[in-house]
Amino acid sequence: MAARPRIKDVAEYAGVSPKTVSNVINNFEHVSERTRAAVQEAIDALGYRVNIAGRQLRQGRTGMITLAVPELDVAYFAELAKHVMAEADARGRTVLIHQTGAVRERELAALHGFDAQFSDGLILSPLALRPRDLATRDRRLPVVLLGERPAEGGTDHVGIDNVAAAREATEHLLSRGRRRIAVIGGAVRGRQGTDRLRTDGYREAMETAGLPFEPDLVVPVDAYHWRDGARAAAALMERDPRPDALLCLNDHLALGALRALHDLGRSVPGDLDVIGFDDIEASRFSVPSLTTVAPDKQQIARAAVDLLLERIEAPDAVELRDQVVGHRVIVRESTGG
Amino acid sequence: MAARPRIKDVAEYAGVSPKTVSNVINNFEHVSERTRAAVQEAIDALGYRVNIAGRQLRQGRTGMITLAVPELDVAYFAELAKHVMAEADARGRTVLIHQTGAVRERELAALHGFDAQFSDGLILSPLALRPRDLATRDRRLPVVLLGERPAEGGTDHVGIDNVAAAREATEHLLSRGRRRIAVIGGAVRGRQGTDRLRTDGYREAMETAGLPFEPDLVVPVDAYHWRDGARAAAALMERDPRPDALLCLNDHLALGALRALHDLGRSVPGDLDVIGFDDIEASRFSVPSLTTVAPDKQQIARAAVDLLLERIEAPDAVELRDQVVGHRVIVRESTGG
DNA sequence: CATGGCGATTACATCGTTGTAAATGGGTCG
DNA sequence: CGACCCATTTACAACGATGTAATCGCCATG
Repeated sequence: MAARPRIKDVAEYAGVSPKTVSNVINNFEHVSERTRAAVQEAIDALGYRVNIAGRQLRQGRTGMITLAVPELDVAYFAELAKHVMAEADARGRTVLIHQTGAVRERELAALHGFDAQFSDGLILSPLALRPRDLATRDRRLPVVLLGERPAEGGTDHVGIDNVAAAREATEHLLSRGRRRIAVIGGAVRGRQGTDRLRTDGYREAMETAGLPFEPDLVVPVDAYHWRDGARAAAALMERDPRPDALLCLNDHLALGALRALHDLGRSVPGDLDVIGFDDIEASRFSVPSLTTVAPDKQQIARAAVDLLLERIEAPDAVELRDQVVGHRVIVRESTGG
Repeated sequence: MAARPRIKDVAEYAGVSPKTVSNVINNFEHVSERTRAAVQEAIDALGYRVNIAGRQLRQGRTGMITLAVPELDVAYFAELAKHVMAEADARGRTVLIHQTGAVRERELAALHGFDAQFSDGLILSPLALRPRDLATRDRRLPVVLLGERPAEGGTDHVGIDNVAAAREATEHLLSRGRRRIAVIGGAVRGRQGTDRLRTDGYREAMETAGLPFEPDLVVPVDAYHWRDGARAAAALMERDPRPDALLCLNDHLALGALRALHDLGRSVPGDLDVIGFDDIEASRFSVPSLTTVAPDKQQIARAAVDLLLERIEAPDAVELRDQVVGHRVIVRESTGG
């Protein structure tokens, strides 16, 4: 089995110097047509591909970017990953996907470039990072944060307006006459994570409507999976009086809740409304289909890739950006749609 | 911001040669305790991390492996990815995930190491590869195939017994008195892909039961998503006589079918049974919950990682392995469970 | 015909790491 | 006391690519 050809082999085959081959590969302008053709022919004949390790060693670039998400089996992240790959692809970059498991150490590892050494930059969707972690991050790795807004500035960010999104979702429930609205996956206090921001938006809507904000109706969860939603919904149905609507902070929680309500003989949207966040594909096909707050995933992906590539091109551009992407409430059967 | 420290900086700080630092990093045995401690201290003080590009250039290894799957938003692959990461992690390897989009060119690119240059090996779940593609693959990249069994040998493989799995699923439906069983996502002819093998298993079960194999009941789909299942199920309900069971070749198809049947006012399992493949988390929470053939994902992941690492250690071990992993039918509400 | 200019090409060094082979130095044994 | 052994450490080169700066060769100009 022949060894993988090197640039030197191509050079010998084409009768030029290695550097000339490099010039052809990198589209250097001062290369004669004849030479370019000869080198290209050699490349094709030998099946040459650049060795990215060698290139990175020399010029520090790989053309790859890393996307680090908490869990791929949360459909939102899987769908987002697909969009990010598409956008990156359109710009000639390759995406490596990494899972942090929502573990702070692993998010840190990504941030410090340990898991992203081959990457020119990182798109990170953090869940467990602390504000200080960001302040001490290694500035040499261009980073764009998704979702969770960084408490400390210093890092580009892309996300939806979580407060407004939750407010609108709550207003939708209120407009349907719901009054006792529980929040599954919410957080009343603590750092300004997604859960806290969405709970704040819910609270705003409630208070604007002249309704009391009852912290008891905000139920935290361990994780954002079906089972957690099912468990929380079942527990809420034990309450007296019972909630007449569930604002679930992602679709998995909402879908789990739907199942639990079905088991308890509660009709959705007859007895109560359920609404989720993310608009994953499953939500269009559940019974009942799920009303949800849909972030514009494609725009998130595009903005993230764009910001990152710009940051890679000009790492020292001081101007920091916080790009707010659109969202909308998609009304389906679970709220009578 | 100081530049990233190199091995040379650590060496100077510790007062030893670069090679000694390398020896410490790589746990070379003939290093005195004193020296080791001094070097370790320097590493900690400077925050040194090895540069993988440099290492790969020199020794050709990175400690990373690539997992390439068709689509991450197919939950089975997302769940599998999670298991593979866990197994690799336990063995001190890092996993890079890659999406091929089920496009042959991209599966080929992975196979030829273009997308996996930084990896010591590749776990590939192919969908679109042709037999010949495997025969001509670059032997220098260790590869383990998942799912689709390679028609041409020459590549290690891990998967379930698809024929047996489909047979058992069909037998389960037959045992419940179902007779007109349709296959959504199946293939009557063509290469021995997963769809074809499962259809063969279905056929075996039907014929063993003395029932006719009707090719018309095998419905191909464009992709294995909810919408395709919904569309196929709706079309099948137009048939006369109507099928009394749907064998869907993955859970997404089955869940989409459930929704379509609900829309048509058909009761599952009252009017007909539905069964899927993969046992994704959604299937435990759908209404009705979904009977499904559950492959042992963890064992698949473990076997794949083990085989790959062995192949990386000893690329020339001739013995090829085809590891068959267990599966079982999990009976839930959609077949009366 | 000498000179200058410029496009095309090349020699060389270097990115960070580690394999090879050689050097160092302390201790043992005859 | 000298020779040798072996654990430890080191010098050097090389992995593959490309930036820098120098060189080459051709043509226009005076």
